[in-house]
Amino acid sequence: MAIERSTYKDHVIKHIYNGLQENRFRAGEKILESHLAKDLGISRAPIREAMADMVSAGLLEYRPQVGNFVAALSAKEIIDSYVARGVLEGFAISQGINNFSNKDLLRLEEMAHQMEQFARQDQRKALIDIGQEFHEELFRHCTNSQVVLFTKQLSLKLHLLFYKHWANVYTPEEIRDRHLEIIAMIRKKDPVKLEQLIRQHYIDTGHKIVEQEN
Amino acid sequence: MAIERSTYKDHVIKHIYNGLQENRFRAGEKILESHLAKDLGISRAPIREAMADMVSAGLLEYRPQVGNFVAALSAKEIIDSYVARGVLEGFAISQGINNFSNKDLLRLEEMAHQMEQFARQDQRKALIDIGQEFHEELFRHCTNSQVVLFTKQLSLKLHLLFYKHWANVYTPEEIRDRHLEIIAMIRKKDPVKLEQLIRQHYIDTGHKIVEQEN
DNA sequence: ACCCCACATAATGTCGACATTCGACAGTTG
DNA sequence: CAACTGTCGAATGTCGACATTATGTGGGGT
Repeated sequence: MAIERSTYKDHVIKHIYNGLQENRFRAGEKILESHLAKDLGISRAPIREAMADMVSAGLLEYRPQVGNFVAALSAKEIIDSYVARGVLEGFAISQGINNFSNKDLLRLEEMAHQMEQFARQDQRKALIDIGQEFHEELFRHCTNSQVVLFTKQLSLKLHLLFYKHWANVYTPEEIRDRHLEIIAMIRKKDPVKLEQLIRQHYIDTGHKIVEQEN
Repeated sequence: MAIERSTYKDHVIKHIYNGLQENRFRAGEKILESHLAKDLGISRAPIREAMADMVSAGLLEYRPQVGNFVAALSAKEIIDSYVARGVLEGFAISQGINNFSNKDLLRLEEMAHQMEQFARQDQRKALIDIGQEFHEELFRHCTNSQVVLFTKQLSLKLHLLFYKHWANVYTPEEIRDRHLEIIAMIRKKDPVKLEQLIRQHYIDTGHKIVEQEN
């Protein structure tokens, strides 16, 4: 199976990421450069670059002179990642708390209700997509490039876990209420409590995910 | 000039990092793979890997099909980075606020006074070293691997700026007092105010650095 | 039976060369 | 004179092969 055009590295990254999502690469497993090279019909050079990228994104782990392995997150690492995300996202959103118009908030509320519907109908992809959209909307007013960067990194990593376990983490009603709670707190214009709330939200989610992993 | 042994990538990274610190590579400048390869007497492969690493660390910027450039941080990006560091470090230290023994704190206070002395005597390297030690000590009780990782990334990047401007940022007394202030707040066991204080500390520093850059 | 060591295998690390693409300059045209 | 276009040099992207190192295996010794 060959690849079409432009820089190969991005294609390789996508290929591996899809593999992770579809569980074709299992946690802890070693990924051979030569296998990917043969599968994709290209040389090892772009594959090495792609894997190096994914190592820095935390999706793979690298042992010198040995190779790359699918990152096997321990329970603590999963929780740590969710906590870190809560810290960053809590700050980001609280900082822009006054930039949300009533129209923005109404739209967010509508999205929360849509998420409930999708969850109820087991439409995983639609739910994940609108969930991402929701968070992007919350982040829209964060202009701190560094915070945005870190958060995106974490998103990429945690997305895989959430994609796998979402159905067993929250009920449709909980999904709706948890998001509505955040919106309500934005309305109250209390940045400190909002930050706490968002942190707690991610702490809870992290623990729930860990329960599912075991 | 040749390199000695073990995986070349790390040597190359160190070489570039030193070059940045000594200002042999100036901001915005393009770094040619072939030049480094010739200078270090090795092939381009390990150099490409090293540069890719430094891109993900934020020290270099990469434009596909064009090359790698020394990251030219805008004023806003500098401030953003300091703010982000304040957020992370504020959280990390506050979380471990109860793990500091009185002995720890006395040691930290001593370090603050040493920093004042070194600053007064223009001993840049000694000051920077003990400053790093101070922060590592504060971080010692943070077990969140993800937060630690992000903070290290930021450290690496901001270190270069601080190394360049430290002398014009704070007076020796200010350096001492700012650090003592943090220790005093740890003593008060007020995590919320401690977090605020640390954030403010980095916000101030960021602004001072930006003033120096222009 | 267990441990140690040497060897074979296979993967990563590195290399030099080729293919492709970007950026600059010169020449042309309106 | 300005703007566009074609050409050329140089740097990056990719390749296949070789060098080096980790891992597993089997034989020999205790």
